[in-house]
Amino acid sequence: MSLKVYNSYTRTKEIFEPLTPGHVGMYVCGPTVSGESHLGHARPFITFDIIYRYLLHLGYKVRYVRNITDAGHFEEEGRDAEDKISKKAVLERLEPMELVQKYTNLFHWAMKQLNNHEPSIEPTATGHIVEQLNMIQTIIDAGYAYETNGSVYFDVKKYAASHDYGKLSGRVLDDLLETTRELDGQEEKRDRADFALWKAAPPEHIMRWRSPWGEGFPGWHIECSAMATKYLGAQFDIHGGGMDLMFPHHESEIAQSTICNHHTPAKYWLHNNMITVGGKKMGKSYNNHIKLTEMFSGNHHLLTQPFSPMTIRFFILQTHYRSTLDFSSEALAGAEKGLKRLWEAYTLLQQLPAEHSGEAADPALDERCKSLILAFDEFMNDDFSTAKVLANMFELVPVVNSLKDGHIKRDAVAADTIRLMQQKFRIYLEDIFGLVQEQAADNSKLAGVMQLLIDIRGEAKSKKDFVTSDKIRNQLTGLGILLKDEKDGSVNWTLA
RNA sequence: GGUUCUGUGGCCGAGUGGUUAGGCAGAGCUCUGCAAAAGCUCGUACAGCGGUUCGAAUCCGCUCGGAACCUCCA
Repeated sequence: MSLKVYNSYTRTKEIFEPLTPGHVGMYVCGPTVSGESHLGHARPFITFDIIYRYLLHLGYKVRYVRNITDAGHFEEEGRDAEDKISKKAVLERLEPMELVQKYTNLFHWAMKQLNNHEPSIEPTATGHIVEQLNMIQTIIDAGYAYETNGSVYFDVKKYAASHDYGKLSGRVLDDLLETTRELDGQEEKRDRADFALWKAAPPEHIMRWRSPWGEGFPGWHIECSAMATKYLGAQFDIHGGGMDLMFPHHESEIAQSTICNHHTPAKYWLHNNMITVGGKKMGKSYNNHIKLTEMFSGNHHLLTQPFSPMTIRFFILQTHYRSTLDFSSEALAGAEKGLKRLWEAYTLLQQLPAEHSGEAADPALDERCKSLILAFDEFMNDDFSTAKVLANMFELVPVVNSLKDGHIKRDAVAADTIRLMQQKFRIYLEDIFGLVQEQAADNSKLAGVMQLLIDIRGEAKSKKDFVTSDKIRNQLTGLGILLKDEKDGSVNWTLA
């Protein structure tokens, strides 16, 4: 059973075979740190975190590179060349690098909240200006770029004569050349489809570097090509990012890297789909985005309550990464409850004794459990179908709960099967899906206080003093602590 | 306009041509001092119209709706 991934480049599912056996190089387009991350940004980083974790689980040695775009991009073709970062820096009266630092820190904080692993290397665009300049020079020397007024453009038409420009995104070059839109700065280009490798900086532009063509700043696409080449080589295994980056960003990356390195850069291109709101893509420019800090605090008009990082992570895992995922407060609330139920069953499962004699008293049930569990790997190997793994887990929840409370006899399922479930649930929920117990700040003092209250309530109940016992339970409920009277007479509590 | 994708029960969402997706919400029952939780049972959905097929949510065509990209965008 081997891993299959959907390769956007060939539009088919392919068996994953790394270029170097045992090793995987993966590049994922990271954030532009000119503002705060929103829910939409969480999707690719969680998606590729799961992919990273799964590759590690399969035993690969993975180098995961995710860049920080801190140089700011000019607005493509057309409008005034403007650097988003420097523009905002003026508004906020901050140094560009101060702004970049602020949002980089916030991004890292959010990633940690969401329990994403850190990438192996997190290179910044500003830290790789030299590499970008070298790459641009190589492209010029190869005859695929030209300089005009201090800016350098990639010659798409020339490239397309011998290469398949548009293959990744399904673009037809003739259509691109025929775009009728009126665009500023177009006159510097030989063709409309050409894209900038280097832009001359206007005087007011704060971020600027010296180059053989004058002072300026790098084009939109070159940083990823330069940094991917530097850290992963001329050819690497996986390039990931949001679907909205396929064109022109990834298409241009392919063209640049191909000219420099004589290879298409990545063997497999993986793209996650968008998060939508009422069917429309969530995005900064659509005015429908919810920042991650707002998600966590609940402080947004589209939210009826706060949602924890794990709820968001779980919500994203419940759908396939190549499908759109429609956001609503209601859908998130559903995910929150589902996660709670799953996690409680998982906790109970880990406490189930698996010591009885071995043979399953209910072979049909035992078999069902095993096949549900064994399908986990099959689903993940089929282009990372996290939603299906979760569905199977939910099918096992009633079994676990029933084993716990005696609806199903303990020996109905073989001890080996219990151990298999315990092991697989742990590996999948914690190692691969990266879910963690929230509010783990279960400190021992609170536990002691709770035990005291539970004892007092137990005494009241034994005297049929239900006024007192209900007062304790109701007031705790008001504080967000739920008491549960178990079948065996014990009392458990959970934080709501 | 071009390219691509998509339309599943109250909501979110899996779906490889024939067998239960799953979650949330809702209803009933069991358990319980009462709750909560849990367990059991239930809705019987696939935009519309044709076609292929013994059989289609799943393949094909058309119609209608939605989206993404074509501009910064995860």
